[in-house]
Amino acid sequence: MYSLYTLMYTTFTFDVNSVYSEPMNKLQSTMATARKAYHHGDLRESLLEAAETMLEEEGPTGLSLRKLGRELGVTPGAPYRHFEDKDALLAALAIEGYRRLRAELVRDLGSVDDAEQRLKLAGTGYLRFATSHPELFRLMFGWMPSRDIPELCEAGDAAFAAFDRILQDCADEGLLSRGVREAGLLAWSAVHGAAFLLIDERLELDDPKPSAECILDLMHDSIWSGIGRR
Amino acid sequence: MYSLYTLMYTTFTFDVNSVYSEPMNKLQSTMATARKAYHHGDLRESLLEAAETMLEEEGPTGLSLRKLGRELGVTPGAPYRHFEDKDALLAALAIEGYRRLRAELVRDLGSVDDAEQRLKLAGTGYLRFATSHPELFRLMFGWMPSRDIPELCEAGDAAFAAFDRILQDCADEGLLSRGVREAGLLAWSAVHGAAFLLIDERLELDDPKPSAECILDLMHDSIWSGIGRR
DNA sequence: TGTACATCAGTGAACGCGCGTTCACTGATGTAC
DNA sequence: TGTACATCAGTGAACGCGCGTTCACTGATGTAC
Repeated sequence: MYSLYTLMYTTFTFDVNSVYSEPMNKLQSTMATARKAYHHGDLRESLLEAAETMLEEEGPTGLSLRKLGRELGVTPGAPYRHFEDKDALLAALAIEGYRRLRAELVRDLGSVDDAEQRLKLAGTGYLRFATSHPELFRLMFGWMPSRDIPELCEAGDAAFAAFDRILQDCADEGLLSRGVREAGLLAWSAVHGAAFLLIDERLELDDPKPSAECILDLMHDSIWSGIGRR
Repeated sequence: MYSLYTLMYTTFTFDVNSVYSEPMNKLQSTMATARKAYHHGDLRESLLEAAETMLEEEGPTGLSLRKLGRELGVTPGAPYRHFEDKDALLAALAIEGYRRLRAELVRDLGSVDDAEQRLKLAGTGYLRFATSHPELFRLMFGWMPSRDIPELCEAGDAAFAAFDRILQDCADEGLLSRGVREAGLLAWSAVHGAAFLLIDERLELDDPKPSAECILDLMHDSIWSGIGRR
């Protein structure tokens, strides 16, 4: 009997940071306090990861700090060592989101010289981000509870700056038929709007879930006719 | 003393359907049961109105059935006479939203023959709706919990149909340089995206809160260059 | 015009729930000597 | 290399809250005769 418990305990120990279920945990804390890791390791990062998964899977309403704690095998108070409150965690999520949005925007730009192409690739990256993390995208643009956090604003501005930069390049090369601001308004609105329509499944195209590339193949010509000199 | 109570009661009676506060209500139900209207009159409509106000003022998280009941001077169970559950009320809100969005879209179209102008006016109506009911707009496009309600889909489709119709007019008059679908993708995305950026205050224009007309003055030329034959 | 009765739209009390957050505590970790 | 101690990151128990929802009930309304 004892060896069975030992076996169980051993298994559970390896599981403790991934999936956590009520009875297992009780077993752990009563039987094997000595061996269970008291410190989580990198709870902050794990919380953010788990939060993103939870957000994507259950939507904004399904995200709770207690549930995150449970999932990571940690008590309800633990997250408060890393985030002041729930809003702070959401903000951290959004900040990380903006960083990744920016990364996605510029991902394929390195090897391309043609500014028009760069604009198209940036748009594709934007849509790629939105479609692969729809709920995070909605959090960032929309219902983020407290938006006046400096770090959050900076991260957002950085992402938009990357977009602006490309348009400015177009302007510098004399490719635009309008001012940067007017061109930016159209280009950004179009891509942003398409992103939302796409994740809301409101676009009635042949393919019900078209890829980012596919959408930009459909849109770029129109956009460029709207703002480019061709 | 008695006359004071009477005076208070009289005042409160007239307030019962607007603002409701705990102690007042207790006074009512103990003192003046005879005179208080047992039936509300049109609770369903009042709930929807109050819900919309609450949504706009406190955001999606701030909306609760109990709070609505309190506000309307009605017990927590009362709303369930009119809506199966909270989601049903939200759906009703969104449905009504789509109707009004459609109305806003076509508002100024009657007197205008020029199809290009009609498109611009419809876009303006779209933005006007979004900016005057930002949270409702977000509910409709985004975090609506249960979206597979037939009536909801119909209302949505009807609004989009109005938009499509105008584009089809443009096509029929030979004004478009592209297929209706491609043109629609750009036009709708651009307007939709601008609406979101606008209510998120992400547009860096001279005026921090520009009017719908102002935005479309800035955008329409680009859009039309993108899809129109000019 | 008056009455009986079915239906409707409320009441009020209760249920259970999960949540965010706090706090005194304790085990683990890292650092100075 | 070993020890003392400050700091850190957890525990676990508790708090209060407001919420969605249910249910037996009752007062008001409208309708058939």
